[in-house]
Amino acid sequence: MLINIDASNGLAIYDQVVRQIKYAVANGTIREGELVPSVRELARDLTINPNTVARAYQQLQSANVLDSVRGTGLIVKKSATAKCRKERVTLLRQRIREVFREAKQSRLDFPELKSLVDEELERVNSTKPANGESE
Amino acid sequence: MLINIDASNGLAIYDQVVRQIKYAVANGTIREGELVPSVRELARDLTINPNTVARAYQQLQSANVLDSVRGTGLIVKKSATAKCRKERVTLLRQRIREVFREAKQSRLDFPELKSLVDEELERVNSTKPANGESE
Amino acid sequence: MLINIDASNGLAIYDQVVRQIKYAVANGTIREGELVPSVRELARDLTINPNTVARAYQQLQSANVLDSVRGTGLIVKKSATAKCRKERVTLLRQRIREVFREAKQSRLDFPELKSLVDEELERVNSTKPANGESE
Amino acid sequence: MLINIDASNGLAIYDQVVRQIKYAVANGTIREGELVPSVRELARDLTINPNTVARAYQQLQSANVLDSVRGTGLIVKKSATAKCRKERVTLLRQRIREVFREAKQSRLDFPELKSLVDEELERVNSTKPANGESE
DNA sequence: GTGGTCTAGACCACC
DNA sequence: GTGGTCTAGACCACG
Repeated sequence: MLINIDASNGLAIYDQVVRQIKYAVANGTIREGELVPSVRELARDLTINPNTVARAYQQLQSANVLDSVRGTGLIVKKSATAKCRKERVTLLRQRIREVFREAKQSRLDFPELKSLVDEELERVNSTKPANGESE
Repeated sequence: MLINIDASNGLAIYDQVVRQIKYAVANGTIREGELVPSVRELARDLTINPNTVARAYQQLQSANVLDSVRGTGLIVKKSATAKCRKERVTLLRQRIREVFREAKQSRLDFPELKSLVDEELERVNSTKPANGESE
Repeated sequence: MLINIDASNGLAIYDQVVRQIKYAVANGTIREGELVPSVRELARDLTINPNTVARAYQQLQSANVLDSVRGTGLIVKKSATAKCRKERVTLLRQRIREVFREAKQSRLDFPELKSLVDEELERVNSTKPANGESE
Repeated sequence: MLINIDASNGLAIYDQVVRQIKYAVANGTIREGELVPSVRELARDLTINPNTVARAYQQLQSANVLDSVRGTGLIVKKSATAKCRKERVTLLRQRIREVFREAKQSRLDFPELKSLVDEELERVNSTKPANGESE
């Protein structure tokens, strides 16, 4: 499955769907012109309400990622891949910058921040390969 | 005052106040035994609702950072500095971990993530105002 | 063929087909007794779903514009030209009235509306290709 | 009341709300910085479901017309008035152009179109409410 | 089958 | 009180 919902992380479900679809488009898991799963199908798979999926899909339409084809479904728009790829980097950069700003404001000294970051970077790197898609 | 509220970043205002007070205690900007600004004063300075400040202060009291002194106001508890200093690292680590989790989920490859992080780390280091030993 | 489908303007495709067939009958592009293109052919030409064409043709039959001839196809009924010509004005008047109602509701002042209309009227007049006698 | 809902005109209710709020902002009926009616209040007044109003308001937020102030309500953003005013003209122009394109395609001859338009323009002008445009 | 809209009712965080 | 989210269930138009 392309999407994992974490109901308890504070992020709205529809927003998790939006982001993960964008990520899937960014890294080519879903290609331009392809149909995304239907509202009802995705809702069933994630065991969430169809309205929630519909809401996510609507946001993706107004973000120019998806396009609705009447009676057929929703397809990934041309040029969405590049768009999502850029956006992914921008988004992450923003969030990283935000956290670093907060660290700076807390006056954590730079070496300590750096070691903290490196530690966590190492951590995420080591767990990364494990989480392939073997299912 | 050392608090910056960003009303538009999705984080609860009271939570931003809580975190930033903790940081201020951690780095000695507010010392143990000192009075924090009154609810009304802080609310006026930040142009936020006094109830929001009150709520933040309540949380800080139940977190053993502040103590109410009858007829006087709220002071920073003894031992709060050490406590907050420890917590500061924990809080920042959490936020860093969150961001990295998101990066991993987006399948950005590790080298790209690393360069992104290093870039921003460099950036925050160079713009740091009063740097060096923060304590 | 004289039909242009705009899949992205919110109007139902079958309805665009219906209206444009009526217009074609009204201005004599298709004459009484003539065969209209087959469902499959029109669907192929417009690259839309055959069901959609079929639906449009059904509506045109119940509107007494088309008549089915067994084993042959659909032909324009006798008296359909006059009928469609009348209806053409009615249909256009309706749409014009709708737009003006919207303008009024938006409280655009009348002079501004008038100049907008005149401007666009000028525009359509100058770009009109084969004008004059519509038959 | 600033908004009239016509349940039977084919347009989605939330969309009617969106447009009419934009119009109200465009002509200064609601000023920048002012609160719009609360979701529940407007829903009660229009006797529609609060979710429908909420949906309209969300669209207005992503269109940079409204801004949410936590626990307070939704206010009209700075610069929204100019934005809405421009958009109003653009929108109407588009719709007028569309109708004229359709008239042209139907091969209605220009004089007939012009008289149709003038007739309806006269009509809308004479029924224009209170403040008219006798100026 | 598809998406789009609407209602109803519920819970949450925040002011 | 405010907006924000989610569920559930319904109806529509379209292919």
